[in-house]
Amino acid sequence: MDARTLCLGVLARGDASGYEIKKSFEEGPFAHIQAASFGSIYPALTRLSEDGLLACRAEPQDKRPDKKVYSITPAGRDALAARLMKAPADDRLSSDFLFILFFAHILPPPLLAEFIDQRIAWYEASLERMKGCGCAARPPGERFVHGFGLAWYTTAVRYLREHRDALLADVSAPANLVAE
Amino acid sequence: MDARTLCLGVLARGDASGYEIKKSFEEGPFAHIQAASFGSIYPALTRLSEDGLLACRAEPQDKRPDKKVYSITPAGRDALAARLMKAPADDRLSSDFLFILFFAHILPPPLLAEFIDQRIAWYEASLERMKGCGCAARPPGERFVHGFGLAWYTTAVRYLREHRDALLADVSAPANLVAE
DNA sequence: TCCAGCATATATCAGTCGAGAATATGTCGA
DNA sequence: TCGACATATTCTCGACTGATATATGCTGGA
Repeated sequence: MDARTLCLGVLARGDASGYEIKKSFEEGPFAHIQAASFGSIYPALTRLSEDGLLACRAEPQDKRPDKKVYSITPAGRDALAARLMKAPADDRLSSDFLFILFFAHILPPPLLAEFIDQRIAWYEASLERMKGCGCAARPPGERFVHGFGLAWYTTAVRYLREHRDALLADVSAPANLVAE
Repeated sequence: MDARTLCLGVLARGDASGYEIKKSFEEGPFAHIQAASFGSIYPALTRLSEDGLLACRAEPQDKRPDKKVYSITPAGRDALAARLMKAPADDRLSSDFLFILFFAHILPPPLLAEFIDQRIAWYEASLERMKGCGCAARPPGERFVHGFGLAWYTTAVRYLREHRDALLADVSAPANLVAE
């Protein structure tokens, strides 16, 4: 999904600055499904404003640079709706962690254990953060996506916990027998 | 994960051409965890060969351009192992589908139903493809990653099936009540 | 039978993206 | 007081994606 559509989507939920949009991809409701960096958000906001899809107002702040707050315009809502009706691309998990585990047999077992334990902790922390998001009072689509994320993280934690010890035992076994 | 490491990883499992490497990210054992396009694979192979991490031989073929088959060198294996020992970045799901569903209330319900049904079919097809991969005789790391993929796809299908009707009912409900 | 479309196979390129650093400034705890 | 962290925005540079170009063989449907 391109950065412009992503920004329109965030702003459809309420006004925000570039900084706040970035946060909504790091900790907010989109954290588990999409990502965007400053390098794509700021140019996108500039471009969307030029195209009349966003309005921008500068909010003066005490002893800080002005906060540029963006709002979606009616034309912006139309553009978002049009873009959302296009068939979505395939879902894709990008996991350096699993790529590394693929080659578990060439890694030192203690490092392997460390990587797995860190990842379990990371998935559990993500789960806790999501559980406290208070999205029960949000539209049905948001609740659906939130539930999907919960299901995904829960499955990941359970799988890692249940298979951790067996993997460590297998890679340490003499000769790493390939056929069983 | 950068394209060079990805190529080294694929070639650590056996010799392959650029085309075959691409396929292993589309249908092969890495399909559910990483992606790479021709535009990143070919430059990566050239660069890795220059650095002595790969060897390349041209296999003549009947009435086709020569097939350039790459093999990993001992230096390549060392470089791969070194790269795999670095702490992995966070796992990230990239899903245009879920981003669209987030805004379910502004989409026409029939389109919404179509998107969900297509995604269920896609996850089920991926699941079938993965089940027939014959990875039982592969190293423990590969089996672990394969099992993770299976668990993920299974959870996704179950979640979509179980919540599909409720979402469609909610978005069609009068006034899309926000508080319940 | 013929032809479109797909699979094999390699490669390039324009445009886009993203990680990280640079730049400011205020706050909060040690 | 001093460093670490949070807010807020911008820019650069290397990397990546998607599209396109170039060849050729095979296969299935009209």
